Amino acid sequence: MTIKEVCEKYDITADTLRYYERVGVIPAVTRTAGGIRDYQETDIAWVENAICFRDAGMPVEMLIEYVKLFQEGDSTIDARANLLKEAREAIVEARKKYDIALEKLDYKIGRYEIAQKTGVLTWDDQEEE
Amino acid sequence: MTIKEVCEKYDITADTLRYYERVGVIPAVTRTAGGIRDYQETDIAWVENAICFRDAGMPVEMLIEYVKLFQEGDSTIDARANLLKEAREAIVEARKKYDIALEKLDYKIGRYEIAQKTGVLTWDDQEEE
DNA sequence: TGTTGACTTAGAGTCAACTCCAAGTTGTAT
DNA sequence: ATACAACTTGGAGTTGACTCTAAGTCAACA
Repeated sequence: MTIKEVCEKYDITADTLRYYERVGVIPAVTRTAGGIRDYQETDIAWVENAICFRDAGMPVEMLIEYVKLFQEGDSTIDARANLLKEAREAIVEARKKYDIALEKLDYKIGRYEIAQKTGVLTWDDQEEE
Repeated sequence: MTIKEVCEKYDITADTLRYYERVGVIPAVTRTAGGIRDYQETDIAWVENAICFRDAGMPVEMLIEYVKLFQEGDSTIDARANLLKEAREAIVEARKKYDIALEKLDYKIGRYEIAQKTGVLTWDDQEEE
């Protein structure tokens, strides 16, 4: 699979794919004899994981560390498991904050909808607006 | 409430609080006669909302727009409601990605835990590792 | 075989969101 | 009254994550 096909498949730029490889967010991608990237199943799986974890706010630095440990072999299994658990906790925490914001937003949106129907904005005493 | 107290209450730096005010993420804060910030209930409510929405990934730009509309008065109620609905959708979408990442992480962590018990890392055919 | 378009690299540039700095002011404790 | 910490401002600097540029190489087609 060419870099262009991978871009289209995951809606990501070629620059980002090359950047991920360059800094080590994914391991070195398979190349043709001419040196052009030719993504194999394995390469694509790494790309998919990278995008998935980045979308969940996992820092590039952490993904690099994971790939580094992975390449060091089985002796790093504990370290990798710990890293993933740490990442998991961060995501769970972030998700909680998303939920709190959603509650707040829903409350405010509800208020605005009442205002739009009645023409009057009413706020209770715990609101700034 | 002094800036320091607000910092401690919300675990945020004074620089960030001043930055939020400067760019308009929150409206101008109440000052003492000497010009020192003295956060009132209303100011604190704005700070709390700003932190909450930023924590959910809402861009600073969007918060600035909301404050701007708010200050323009009741004629912007529709615009504000639309802005909040847009923000809501973005957060819902981001949350979905967090859930997908969590599933993937749980699967991987599970594999590592088996590996730690048995000493053997086993991956199925859909895994890169 | 030439040309056109997609690919390559190293390195510089951009953007959002802070974060720090310098120089000056305020307010509290001796 | 005098330190001295904590505050103020405007503006510069940093960080993380891309994103772009220049100069060159590869590959498919006329």
